[in-house]
Amino acid sequence: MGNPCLATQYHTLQSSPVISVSSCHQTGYSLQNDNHAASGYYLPHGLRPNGAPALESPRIEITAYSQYPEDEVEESSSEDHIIKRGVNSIVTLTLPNADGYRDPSCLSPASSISSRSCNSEASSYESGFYNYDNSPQNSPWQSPCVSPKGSSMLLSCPHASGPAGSPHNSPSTSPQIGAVAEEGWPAQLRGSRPNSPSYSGGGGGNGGGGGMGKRKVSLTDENWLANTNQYTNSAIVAAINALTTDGVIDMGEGIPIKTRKTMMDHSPSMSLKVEPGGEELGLDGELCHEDYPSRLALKKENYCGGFLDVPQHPYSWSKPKPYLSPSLPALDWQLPSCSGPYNLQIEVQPKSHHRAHYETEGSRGAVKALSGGHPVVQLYGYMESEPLTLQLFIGTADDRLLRPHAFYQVHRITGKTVSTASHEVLQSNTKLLEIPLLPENNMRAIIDCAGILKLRNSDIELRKGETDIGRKNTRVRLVFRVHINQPNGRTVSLQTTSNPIECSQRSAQELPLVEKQSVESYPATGGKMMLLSGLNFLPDSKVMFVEKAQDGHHLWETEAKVDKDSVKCSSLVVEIPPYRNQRLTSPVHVNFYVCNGKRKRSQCQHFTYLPPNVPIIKTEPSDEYDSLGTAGLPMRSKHYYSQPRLTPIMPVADPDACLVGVYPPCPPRHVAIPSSSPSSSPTLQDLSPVAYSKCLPSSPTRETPVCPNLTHPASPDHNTCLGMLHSQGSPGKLNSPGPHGYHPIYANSSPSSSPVSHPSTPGGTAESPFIQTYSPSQAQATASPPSLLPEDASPPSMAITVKREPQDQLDQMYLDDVNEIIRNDLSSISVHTHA
DNA sequence: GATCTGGAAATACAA
DNA sequence: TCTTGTATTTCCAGA
Repeated sequence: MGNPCLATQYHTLQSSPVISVSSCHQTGYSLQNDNHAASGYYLPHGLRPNGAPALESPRIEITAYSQYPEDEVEESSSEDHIIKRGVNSIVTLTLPNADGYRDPSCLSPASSISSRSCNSEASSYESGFYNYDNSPQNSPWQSPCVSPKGSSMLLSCPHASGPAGSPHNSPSTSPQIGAVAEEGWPAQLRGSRPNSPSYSGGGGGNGGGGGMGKRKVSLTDENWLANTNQYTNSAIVAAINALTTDGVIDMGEGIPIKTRKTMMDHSPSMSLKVEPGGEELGLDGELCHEDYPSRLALKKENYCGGFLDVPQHPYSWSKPKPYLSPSLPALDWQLPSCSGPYNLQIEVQPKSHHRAHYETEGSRGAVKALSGGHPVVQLYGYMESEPLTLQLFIGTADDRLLRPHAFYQVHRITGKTVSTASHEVLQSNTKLLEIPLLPENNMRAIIDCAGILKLRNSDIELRKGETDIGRKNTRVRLVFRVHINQPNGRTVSLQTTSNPIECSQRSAQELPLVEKQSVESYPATGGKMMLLSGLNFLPDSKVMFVEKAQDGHHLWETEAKVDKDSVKCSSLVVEIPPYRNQRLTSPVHVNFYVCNGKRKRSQCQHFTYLPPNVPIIKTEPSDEYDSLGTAGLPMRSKHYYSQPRLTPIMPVADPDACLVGVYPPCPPRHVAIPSSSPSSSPTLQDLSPVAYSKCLPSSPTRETPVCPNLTHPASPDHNTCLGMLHSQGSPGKLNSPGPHGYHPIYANSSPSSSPVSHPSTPGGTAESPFIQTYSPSQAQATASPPSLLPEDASPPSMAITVKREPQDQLDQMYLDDVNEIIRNDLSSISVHTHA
């Protein structure tokens, strides 16, 4: 089994074999008048709408047996942009040849063995563009498990529905209808509970039966889900299972018996749960999706092992067109929240606590906002009329780079109280909730449909390759993504993350949480007052500063003085204690935490003691937090995972070396920015201190298109602009600094990074991971492109070597480098001055 | 009747 | 290896 590391996988994506599956035509959104999208959707690789060079990859073509009547085919085939699919249309499917987005050392829950069951299979093929990390071993064709639901997609003809499709097709249709109605997934997905075999995918549904009756072989729905899961089809999986080395298979003959069986009698066994106006989409991955719990594997396998039920999806509410690019960035890629005119913002942050529910429990509802409402996300700068899809998944909140959380999954909430439409899909074994972002709603979405499911630690930890530990790893973040197709064929991917959310029952009420700190670093002499903002601070809360050696043992620990009088539940003022060694020659990275008692500690926050004579690295004032500052203490978000915004005082050796953003820096928000997002994502996801040093102009205020010159360590898609811009060819120039001047990076969240999560280990703050990936010193060594880089990788300037080193060591390296640069800079200034 | 919640007992783990 | 304290899971019951 190869290294499933995302990097690798992604990297190999371009050279991965492509399976062309001839299947029934898929109208997908074509009916909705989006040729562009459609084409993109159907031309994952070799075929680019814009004629961009297709990836040169070996292909395996599968001629699928058409399930659709010719007439239907014609209807759907009207889409020129789509590869003509007659009875035997061809769809190219990229076969990811890499494993899960996490390598063995960074497996996600899904990467476990169990995840390789039907679920993962299904998920892997949910869509060619959704799953890149499917390694051969994960290949559906290696597994008998096939998602019944999925099967429909491939074999079925999507929406060849009536002319113009159903009214629901209209993107403008209120998603809410679907929202409330649709429930297919949730019901099954919920809690990853064993799905009943009897659950058939969209058989019922409003569409399935009557309205959509025209579709004899229903199967897919071009509905939203269908689109997003185009390749999720079990059918495809089945086809692949039957795949021969010949490459071309007549689906009629080649389709696994199971598949054909499915087509023949899918209805009987399908007791599709029909919901009002519901969309029974999602079913396809669902049945097999959830294999998190290994204990369920058996059941699922049994189920999956059966013939494929082909759900007859009813037509569903119109959904925004899903992102159609075949090369979406992996979930553990760090993406910017803003690029060019676009800015993805979390307008209303979720509450810091949300008790996740177990599979054995009922839902505990949707994540709520502090105000009592729900989180709100909005995309600014998007002026097109095309709806977009907002993706949401549960990410980590530890001190490492953001990545899908192994122990938590987003859970779709439905019900009368839910006003936002959504559906679940799997990407890289991580469940994503897709929510429409509609122009009519000002590209704003109220996230009232997202709950959080807790997977049992044992189920995840026992999985082969899983290295994360679940114990005390109970904090998560909501991660939102949106992919915007550009006229030039590229795609801009934005991502924003919420504040951390504590998901455990107990700690939610007892553990202190530090969200912000007013001081990042200070001379070893200490004495300065630092304001901490967060939750659950008590009058008797203690603030402990600790320094640990690389091996983890304590080198120093001291209790800081807390101003008892000023302690509030949400804020606390503490005096920075003097460091043990006043003769520092280089910055020392320490941590501190708030303690409400034994075992009731906040996660560690980072703090840096500076040598007496070294200028303090100025912490860029956070406009967002200034208002929070009290007593003249400017606050800045400093979650253990956040990235300190260092004023880029480091010289930029070669700004040009950095990819230049396609867009100028994010313009100031042209829309009023809700003040309710004190720690809106941008701040939280600035994970690239080095990016600054390498790409940022020397002036923090300079709005020069800068792009994260960080290429995904092993990104195969260098030329897709490191994940943010999925260009079909040219190396993209990337993005711009965020509103605050910092730059997001597209660094791999290091699937191979520390294998074990350190929820409570301060370890490397946000910067750590970054440094780990691109430390200044390493950047210099970039001269020699890492072997991980694709051959067709971008220009030398982009070839940034990614060398992984011990976290602490890197932290220090980074600090040392910064320090040195500062010194040099100062001496230089000094010289000039005197001169 | 299905959900959502808050509590807490039963277990599993770790120090 | 036993004890004790925590953390995790599973159950219950009320709204």
